Amino acid sequence: MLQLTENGGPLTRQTLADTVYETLLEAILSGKIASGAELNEVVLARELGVSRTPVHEAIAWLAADELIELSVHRARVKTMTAQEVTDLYDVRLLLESNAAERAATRIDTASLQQLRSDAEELAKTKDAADWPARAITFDLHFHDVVAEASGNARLRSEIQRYRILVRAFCRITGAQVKNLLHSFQEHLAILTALEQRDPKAARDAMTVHIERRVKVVLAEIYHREASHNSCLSVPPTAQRAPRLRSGTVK
Amino acid sequence: MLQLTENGGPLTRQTLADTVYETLLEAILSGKIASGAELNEVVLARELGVSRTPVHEAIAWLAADELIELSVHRARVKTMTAQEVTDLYDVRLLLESNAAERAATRIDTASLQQLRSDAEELAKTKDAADWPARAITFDLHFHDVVAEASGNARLRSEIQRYRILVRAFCRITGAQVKNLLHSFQEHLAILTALEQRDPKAARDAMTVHIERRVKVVLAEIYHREASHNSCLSVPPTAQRAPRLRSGTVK
DNA sequence: CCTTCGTACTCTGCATGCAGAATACTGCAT
DNA sequence: ATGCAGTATTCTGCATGCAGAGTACGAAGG
Repeated sequence: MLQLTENGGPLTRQTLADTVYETLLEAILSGKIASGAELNEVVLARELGVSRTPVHEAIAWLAADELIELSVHRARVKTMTAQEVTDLYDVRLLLESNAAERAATRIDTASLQQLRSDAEELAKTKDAADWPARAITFDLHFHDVVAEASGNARLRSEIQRYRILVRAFCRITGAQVKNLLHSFQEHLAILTALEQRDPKAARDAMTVHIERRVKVVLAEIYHREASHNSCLSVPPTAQRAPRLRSGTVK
Repeated sequence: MLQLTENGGPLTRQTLADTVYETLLEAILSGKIASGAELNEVVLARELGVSRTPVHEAIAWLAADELIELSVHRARVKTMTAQEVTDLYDVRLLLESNAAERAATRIDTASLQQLRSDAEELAKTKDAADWPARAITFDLHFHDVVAEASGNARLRSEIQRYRILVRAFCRITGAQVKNLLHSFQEHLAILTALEQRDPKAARDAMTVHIERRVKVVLAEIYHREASHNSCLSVPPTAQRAPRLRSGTVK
């Protein structure tokens, strides 16, 4: 039977609000919209060629992601301090290392074999021009497979959510082949642990992987801050309280 | 200096969309809106006395929480299977046990003393009529303090997010004084571990606590399903794919 | 010169209108 | 009776209008 989508479900709806969300997310994480910048629904709508409605929704979603802080008549891009980046990666570390641990006992051999052959293919062609692009694809796929193999759908979607949030930082450092190579080798270590069905080893390997990545990212951020060319900055004033949709629930 | 809000920030904005979100969340989790029910923006708007706009936003947020699945022209309350409840609590367990572990070394003595005196006060008045209500308040507060003391703002907000999602289940079983008593005793164990500044013990105590709670909840759910009076049910047909805002991001 | 009060403007939140897409129903043919 | 096709209906997504709240700026007084 033909299965068009990954999970056999219908295609993911793509509304204008979704597109705007992704566009703004991309712009914020990449630094095209600077930290602390104020977002104006009207000008964004004009800029993007849509009405205020989808922009409004997208901003609300970004606020739920805590990338934007909403005060009364203002939507500002939150200033991401090094501390917040660390916190972000700490939670990601928690989620992904747990997924790896769970996956070690649950992942099916077919997935393992697929990952292994993909990895070998990648290892054989390290000098190809398109290696970096394929290495990034493998990276994403690898984490997806592990998250899926955790057997916990919630955990999987949380991991995917967090990957979105750290995507920009991955790109900051991911462009360098040196980092991609290190990352690839760490993936191999995780894969080996999974093949040995060793939960503890898988967990440790994933922990090492993410800890090294965050170190690289933080170093890069520090470097950028030093050169005053950063999309990250220290908070100019006292932080406002994040708007939590659930904040007033008893 | 007078500090009106918990974190010194401005009051949390409460828009109509927020209110509708909370109302629908409450209705879904409590079972007033049954699993599998279809949500119609127009009738909900009429029901709540608002326009479609805030209802539309609230539904989008609930979909992001994966409590509602959005297909093309339909918004249905997701059917929560026992598996999904288990997954939910597994993630919560992961988050909260990590928070407890981190809190053990970071929580300040003032918070510890406050918790201890609150606990003693509660222990002394176990026969009071309002004890259950105050026990629930203490429960919420306790988890809040631990999450805050983790020192990771992200982790804290994720924990609060997940508490919202399991709130209904807490209420299912929380009304019974027996469970509240057990829960309270488990909190005491966590508190003791925190006082001893023992991360491992704090983590274990939190793990035990949440594992016992999920057991009670699952037993209750099973009981309700058996009596055909459940807000939970098995999926009537194949599950649709959840709409992920981030689903189409490369 | 600084502070304070008042006014005008800006921006968001909500309501509503409209169009397109998907579904459901009905009738017809097999 | 069942399957298919065409039509009508329903529902959502987006655009836009409007009103209220907050801010910013300016003027006047200390």
